[in-house]
Amino acid sequence: MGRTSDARQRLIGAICDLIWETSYSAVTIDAICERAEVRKGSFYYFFDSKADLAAHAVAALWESQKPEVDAIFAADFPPLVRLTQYFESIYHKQKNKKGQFGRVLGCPYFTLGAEGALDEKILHEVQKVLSCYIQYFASAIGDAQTAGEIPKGDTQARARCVFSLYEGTMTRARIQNDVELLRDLPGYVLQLLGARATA
Amino acid sequence: MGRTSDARQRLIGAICDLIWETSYSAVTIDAICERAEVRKGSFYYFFDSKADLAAHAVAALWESQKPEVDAIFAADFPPLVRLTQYFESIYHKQKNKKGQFGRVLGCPYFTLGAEGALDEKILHEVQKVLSCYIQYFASAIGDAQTAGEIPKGDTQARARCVFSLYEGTMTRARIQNDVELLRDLPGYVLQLLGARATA
DNA sequence: CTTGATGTTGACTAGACAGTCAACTATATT
DNA sequence: AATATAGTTGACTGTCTAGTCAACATCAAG
Repeated sequence: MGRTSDARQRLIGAICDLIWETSYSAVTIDAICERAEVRKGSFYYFFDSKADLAAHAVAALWESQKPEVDAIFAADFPPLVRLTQYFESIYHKQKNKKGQFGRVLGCPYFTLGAEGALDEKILHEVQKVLSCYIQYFASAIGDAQTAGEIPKGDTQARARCVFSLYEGTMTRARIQNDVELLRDLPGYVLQLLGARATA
Repeated sequence: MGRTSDARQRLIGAICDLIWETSYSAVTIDAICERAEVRKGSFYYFFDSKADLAAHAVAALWESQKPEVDAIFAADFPPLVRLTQYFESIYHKQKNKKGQFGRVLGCPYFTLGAEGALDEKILHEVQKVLSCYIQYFASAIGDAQTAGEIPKGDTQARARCVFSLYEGTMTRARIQNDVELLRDLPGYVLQLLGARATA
């Protein structure tokens, strides 16, 4: 009962875009409201603060992206192909985003997390998402090890290592504003895992 | 002739610390002045803006760190030992900094560069420093290839890859506030380069 | 010891910003 | 159709922030 609205979703979308384009601390509540076409009173009707909105936005963004990632990592492809496909999909998504925003944006969670002195709730949400990614990587790496496609070893440690390489490259692409840096990623990852060269 | 002062250096030191602790956009000119114990009038006597100071600060910080890095990479040690020593020195430096600041700070250049919508001068200085690091890595990797300690291949590409892994791990250490993530770095890098296990 | 160059200060303006609130509006439910 | 509920609005407060400036302080060099 009562009035309905999608202002809440618009605010979440707005802060996602704005943080991605610049950084968390560079974004003001006024700017979020302007982008979302929502008056400030409504902002405070839905959220307590910028930090509160940001924490919800991180969770919502991940919820919206999860199905895609699930599809790639749950597919009936060989494990190393899953990894390769994931990194190729990332390349294409970043290329698209560059077309939209004019800049390479990189990984929103990682870039946000790298900002110091964040609110605890935001940091917690970010860490949750990042550890999810590591688990996806670990599942593929574990399968590849079982299948004998790569040497055995500490699966979790390997996954963390691949994740660092991945995020480091993404962030470099953002800093250099050059999406082509991501093209080398599949090959590097296979090399890091000790896989033989594949097509 | 005229009055002398180290206010300029104090301002540079202050912005370095503050950006490292939080982020570029979270730092205000007032906060910089307070930390440096300099009045705002003096700030604008030396610098045009926060961006101007930040660009000078990046250059100054690198100038102060360069001798240490030179010492490690110019040493008469075998190339892979140079790399290992570098990453070990990073671990100890970050551990020290955590003692001072209470948090893992990561790589100031990379974290700063990852912030979007930066002033062009800052971005340029950051990119300059980052490419310096890649060159240090490339020199060691090239020597190791020549010495037959690792497989041959595109030296620059390998250096960029090691650099991504390095910065990804550093940033993860910052996000997780856990300096121990850096301990695995030497081993991972050797693995990435295809070196045999070393003590 | 004078002088002019270098550096310092605090008070100022104007605008940006976070956060509040009472009054208002639309609508899902009964 | 009535109404309680969910959502909206704009005007408001106080604080923070960037940037300016004229007057002042200090000192190296002649």
